[in-house]
Amino acid sequence: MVLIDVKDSRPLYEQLVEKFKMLILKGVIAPDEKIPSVRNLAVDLSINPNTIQRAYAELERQGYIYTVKGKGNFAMGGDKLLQQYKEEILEQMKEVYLTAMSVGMTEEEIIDSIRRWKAYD
Amino acid sequence: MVLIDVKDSRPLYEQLVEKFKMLILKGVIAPDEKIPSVRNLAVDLSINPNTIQRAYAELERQGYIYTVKGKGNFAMGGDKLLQQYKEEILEQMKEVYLTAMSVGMTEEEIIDSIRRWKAYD
Amino acid sequence: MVLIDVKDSRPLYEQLVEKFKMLILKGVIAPDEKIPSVRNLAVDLSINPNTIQRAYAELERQGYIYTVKGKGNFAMGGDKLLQQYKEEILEQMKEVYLTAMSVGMTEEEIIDSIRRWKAYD
Amino acid sequence: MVLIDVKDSRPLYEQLVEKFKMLILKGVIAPDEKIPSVRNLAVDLSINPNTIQRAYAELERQGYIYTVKGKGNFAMGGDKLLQQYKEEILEQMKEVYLTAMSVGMTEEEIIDSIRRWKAYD
DNA sequence: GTGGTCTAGACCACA
DNA sequence: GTGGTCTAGACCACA
Repeated sequence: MVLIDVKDSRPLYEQLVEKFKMLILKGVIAPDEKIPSVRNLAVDLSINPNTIQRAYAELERQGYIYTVKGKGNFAMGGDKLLQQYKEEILEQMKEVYLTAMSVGMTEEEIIDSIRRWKAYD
Repeated sequence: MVLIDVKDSRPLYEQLVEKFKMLILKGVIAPDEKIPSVRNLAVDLSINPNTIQRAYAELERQGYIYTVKGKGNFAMGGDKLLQQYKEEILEQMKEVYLTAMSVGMTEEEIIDSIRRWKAYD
Repeated sequence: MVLIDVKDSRPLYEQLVEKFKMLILKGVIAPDEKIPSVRNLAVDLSINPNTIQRAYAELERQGYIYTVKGKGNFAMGGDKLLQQYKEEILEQMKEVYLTAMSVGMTEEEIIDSIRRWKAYD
Repeated sequence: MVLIDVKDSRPLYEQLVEKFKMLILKGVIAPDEKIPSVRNLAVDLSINPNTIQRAYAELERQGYIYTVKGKGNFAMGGDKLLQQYKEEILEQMKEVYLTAMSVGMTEEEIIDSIRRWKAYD
């Protein structure tokens, strides 16, 4: 379910956070569904349990999972989470947009590019 | 001319690279204009010369400045540099865009946001 | 595995880059094999860790190794790397060739020399 | 007659040496022809006289010019000089060739490339 | 004066 | 333990 790319330059725990965020936002992991235990995932991915632990702590901090003592970790869900993420994304996009403006790109130049990317490439 | 933000979590040398790229792209530093010497800037910013050196080496690698041995560093210029940067920016934007798509945002939703940012910032 | 030549006038870090490139291209260091840690190699070669670090950073930039944070550096591999290097070599050769042409040497003169070098070295 | 490229990363004196070598080898400067005085060339190129002096000293050391006290500097000439240079070139080519061999390129692969470069591109 | 390389050593994030 | 960043300071080539 979760694959780690060792050649990715980002730290392992960060990749894990990213992966789980996506799985939860896309509904692959349903609200209140249990996610793998720290120990299990550590074995599965041949990764140090501390790294998993750190990723889960970060996911909890960002509101993507919650912990039930003695039971495990569970996915949050709902529109609020998705809405919050969309705002994050737009914030990121705005930052890039403002940089683009500052070096003289026009709004249309940017929108044209977006139109050209269309669905997926 | 160049200020360093201690609150910025990015490495000092990276901030320097970014700052100089912008100054050159916006024409604040004209083509073939000399940029501060490694030592001078180090004193001005109270930063170690090695850190400045690293930033300048990166700027040279990326084609923003050129070094004349024994004389100093000078800004590159021209449309090619700006064009190259615009492509970088669009690449960054595309990445955010694809993430946005993957969580179910629509093209129009994004374009509408962009239109709303307009000149306000 | 890696030896430094004090008589070589090129910077230490450059020699290191060259040595590792060769070891990786020839397969002496296998794909995904760990290369010595910055600190270890520094001690082994009696060279400052910063110098090793610089060489490794350059090797990563050129695509010869990848870094796993907290784990170490590992060799890349594959035909693409070799192909890229062959193009580099041919580019170098072309430069010498063009100089040769410009002083009046003929293509055949050069090819004859190459034929004569054959396997003898 | 001699143009300096400030964006060339090589030291100025080295570029000067290279330029004069070529002019002499190609016969643009005839044997025993006087080359510009240190002072004149320094003014013409807006370069420090010390830099010119250093280039001329190197040219003399390599046998490309000779100095007559009180008269100036004069070009050497003759086939011996050209022959010596061709050997230098072949030596350079051999070095690249051996590197190519060591990473598994074949003689034919290299000769094919050379054939393809033909005259000039 | 100007950049380039290198040593010595510290401190931090990550695993 | 492993890499990444940074300071302090030396020495060299080049102009």
